[in-house]
Amino acid sequence: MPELPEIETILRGLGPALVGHRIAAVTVHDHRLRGGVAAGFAGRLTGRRIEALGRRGKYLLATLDDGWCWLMHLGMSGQLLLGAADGPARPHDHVHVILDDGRILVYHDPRRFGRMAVVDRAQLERETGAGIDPLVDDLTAAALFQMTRRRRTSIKALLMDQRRVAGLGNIYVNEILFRAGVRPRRRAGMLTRAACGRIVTATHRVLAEAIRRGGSSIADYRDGFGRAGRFQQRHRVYDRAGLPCRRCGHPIRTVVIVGRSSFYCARCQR
DNA sequence: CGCACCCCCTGCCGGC
DNA sequence: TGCCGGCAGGGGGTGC
Repeated sequence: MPELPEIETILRGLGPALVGHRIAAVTVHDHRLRGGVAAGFAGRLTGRRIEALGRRGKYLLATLDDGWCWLMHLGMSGQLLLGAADGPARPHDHVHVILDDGRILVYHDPRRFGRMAVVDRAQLERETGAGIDPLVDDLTAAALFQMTRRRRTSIKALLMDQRRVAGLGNIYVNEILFRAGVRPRRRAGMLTRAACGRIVTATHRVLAEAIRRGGSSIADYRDGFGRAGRFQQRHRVYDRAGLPCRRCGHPIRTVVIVGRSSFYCARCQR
């Protein structure tokens, strides 16, 4: 579910609400998330103060007052919801974090593809540090051009590879390539410098607009307070197979690239 | 190196 | 109506 704009929306909402607060209690109702929730997880969080909340790619990171880092990934169906008080536990509410003022942060994740761990700096770097984050780092046309040289893979697969560009997923890569006028199957290594420039510009514009609209809610994405996003209303190609292109009217085509549905306009994208 | 094909898991939708 | 297959915003591993 959540890609960079959704995680950024959650970060901007929850950051001011969480930073400075101490964690009073933690309950893990189901440890079967990706990689498993470690036995000592609750103990490492309990009593700690949240010094900062940040993001890298699709990871959320809370810096703790003992120098360790609380790492969160929402997978496909994860939600992080801050509530006033502890209500009845719903199905798939796997982790409850009670704050010093009584508010509760619930991690809800039907598919359990998310991840939750307390890690040190080295492990944090190993898990999140590889790719260029278009908001945190400087993703330039020159950097993308260099990254794509001699790569035989498609530009879509390359942009979705978190070790190269961090934070983009299936929705946003489709939308970015439409706005850049580049077909998703194009070989990365064959792209011109100008095409790389258009992709970088489109990346920054799409992400900025998506964040401004609170992310994309296709089925179940919600921000930290349970609110849906509105960027799905601005999607040009994602999930629009057969529908007319919003720019030229040509039907949107769909094709599978490295196992993921891809959508493009054969007239607007070359 | 790149990709096809597995896995993880639940929910939803369309076809029969 | 109910069942079944396919698909869904994530990542990881293996083997060719």
